[in-house]
Amino acid sequence: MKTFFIRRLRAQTQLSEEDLAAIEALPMQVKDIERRTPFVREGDRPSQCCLILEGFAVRSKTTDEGKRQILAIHIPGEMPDLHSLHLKVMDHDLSTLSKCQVGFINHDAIHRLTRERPDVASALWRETLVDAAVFREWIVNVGRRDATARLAHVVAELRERLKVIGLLQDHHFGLPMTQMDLADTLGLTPIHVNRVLQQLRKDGVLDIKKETVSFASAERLDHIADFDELYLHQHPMQ
Amino acid sequence: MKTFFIRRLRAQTQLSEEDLAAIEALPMQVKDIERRTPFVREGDRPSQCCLILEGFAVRSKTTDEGKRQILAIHIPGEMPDLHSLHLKVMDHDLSTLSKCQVGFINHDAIHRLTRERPDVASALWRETLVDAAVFREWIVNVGRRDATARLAHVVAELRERLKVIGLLQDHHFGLPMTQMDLADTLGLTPIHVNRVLQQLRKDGVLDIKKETVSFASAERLDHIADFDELYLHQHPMQ
DNA sequence: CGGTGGTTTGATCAAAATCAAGTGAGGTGG
DNA sequence: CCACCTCACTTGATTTTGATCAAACCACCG
Repeated sequence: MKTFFIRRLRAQTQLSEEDLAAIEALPMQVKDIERRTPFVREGDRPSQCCLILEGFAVRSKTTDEGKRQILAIHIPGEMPDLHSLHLKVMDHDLSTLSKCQVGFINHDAIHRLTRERPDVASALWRETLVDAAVFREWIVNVGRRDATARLAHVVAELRERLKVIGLLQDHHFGLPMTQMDLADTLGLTPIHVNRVLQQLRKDGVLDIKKETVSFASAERLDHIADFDELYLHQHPMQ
Repeated sequence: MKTFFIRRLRAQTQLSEEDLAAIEALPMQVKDIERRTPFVREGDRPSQCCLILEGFAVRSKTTDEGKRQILAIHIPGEMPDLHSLHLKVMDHDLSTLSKCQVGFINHDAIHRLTRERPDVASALWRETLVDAAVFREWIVNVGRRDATARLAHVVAELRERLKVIGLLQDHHFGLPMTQMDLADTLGLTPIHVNRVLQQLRKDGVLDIKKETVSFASAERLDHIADFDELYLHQHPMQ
């Protein structure tokens, strides 16, 4: 059930088998959620955290003028609102991209577990810190990179993150985002995303069609993107 | 010594007096650092966390092409690299804006304290989560707001954060940033910041000169900035 | 077969970047 | 005490990137 999550924890922490078992044992309520459905909203005060078991989700905010900004793209095995454990009010929305299977775990249960098992507490804390590291990189992305690099950068990031959970095929991966969604994550208009995408396609760098992203060379992509995976903190043992 | 930090914790958590005392008792090495001096760098593996006792600091990243992006502005009472407790390698730089007094606390000491006092652990975890919430808002800021709103937004944010630690005068506060620094936090060029600033000045919204920011009306500022303090999570009891 | 959601194209416009050159205040040294 | 240096800010002219507006196009689906 929590396979992807455990897979990520195994790769990125040194949790003992007992700790992992205790996490496995956390009571969880599983729900299927339709594609493109908001399921936690700004202003909410959740009493549970969710774990994405299957599918993709995004966190987003919308400005006064109705402009949406996607803040994070979440893949299976991630807990997009883990922060709600300690921040009572949601300051943004959480919605599915594709049809998702989502597990809900009560705050109480997690709090109990973290009090009993400090290593689990550290591992979860760490999860939220990696989240923050990704936010930081995204600030750089929208603040200081041009449209082409921006697009290449999110693709490179997703590639590395999907690799850890085994959802990366050789030179492509599935991504249920429209050009409109991409625009909202990159701080661009969909029209411009379309044009940049065409250029990247023409240059043989990357292609996005039918919800799959493919790229010829990871190195080439990284170079265009100014991508350095350090900020993902996926290889903590080094 | 840790006055500002304790002041923020008192305002934002329900830590017991013993917990607060235990934090006060943490051994800390105090250093004075000159203005505009980097003191933690990308790639470093810190063995201590720092606490800003006096002065202002920023976190930043620099792209391949040498463009700098400021990720956060830190004020007295904040711990800019608290995340290094669980993320071993720094993924960005930390440097002073003004002359600073900085306290350094060993990771070991903090780890010991958090194991003994789960409420302290939660409070520190929470600190890093608020940090992340600010990053999220900054993504929106650079991604979806025009130059004027962007500038107004950071000013509004700093106003609210400085209020908590008592460094906000009625309608102005000190901020040791140049227009170049502002440009690097807003994802703009200094020239453009200058022009936007002139307009805001002319409109009587806000003025920045000689390292002090003044504004006529907080409401007016917030409106221009599309600012809603919710994301700062400064009033957790509501 | 028409509707719908997503993508593409073209034309025009605006925001912000770039290039280049001042100004002006504060600090230093002759 | 004044010349000069430096750093920050300012101004103007021009260009670029990406936004906006408007209209096809296209594939999938009921």
